[in-house]
Amino acid sequence: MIRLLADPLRARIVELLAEGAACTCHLVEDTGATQPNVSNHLRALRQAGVVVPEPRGRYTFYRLRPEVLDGAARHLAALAERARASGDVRREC
Amino acid sequence: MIRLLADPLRARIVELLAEGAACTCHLVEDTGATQPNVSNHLRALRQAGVVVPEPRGRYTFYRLRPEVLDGAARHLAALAERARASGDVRREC
DNA sequence: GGATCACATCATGGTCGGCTGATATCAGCA
DNA sequence: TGCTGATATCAGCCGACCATGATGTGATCC
Repeated sequence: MIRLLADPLRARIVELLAEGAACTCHLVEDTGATQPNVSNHLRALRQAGVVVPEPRGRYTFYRLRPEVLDGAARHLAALAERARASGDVRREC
Repeated sequence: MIRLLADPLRARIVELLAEGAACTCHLVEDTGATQPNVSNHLRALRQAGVVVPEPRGRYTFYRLRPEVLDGAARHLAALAERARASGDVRREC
């Protein structure tokens, strides 16, 4: 999941989808990237379960799955929590 | 920040540091990676402000900065929140 | 049914980034 | 001061991944 957000274009797509479902043409227009490029990234996000496609006629709308984002967010928060808890621990050599 | 966690070895290093400060030799031993490799990743994390070095004699201990992790976690949580809020929005073509 | 549009897929090329080996630096110790 | 060990830095290689162009597929409209 985090690896997917590492790519700038993919991160941009996720941000756009956070404002609501959108079809590929929207994302192509908003990002300025080429259509196959966007489509490839959407495939990666789809295979990872980050987005779900909703075919509507000849348009395909994509919707973000908040649970996945929440999972990643909780993971990072847990890491921060553990780091705080072990604030003054220092392993010996 | 998220881009840094995209690398498996760097993610492992961050996880290890979440359990407490450790010197480079610890990280080298625990990850099984070579010393220059670990050192390079530590530099990247240091330049991004994710970790802070604490020189102790000839050892250099590294400590995680939880605020940075929390910032990333909050960013993802906010994204998930926005996605939930705009649950049934669908942009028109 | 043919044309067109939205989208997906594939193959290719170019580039960025991680890994390695060698070397430099610095602290502690005999 | 000379040596050893811990760490940092650098140059180069190589693999993975993103972007592009061409093409395929399915749906809509005439």
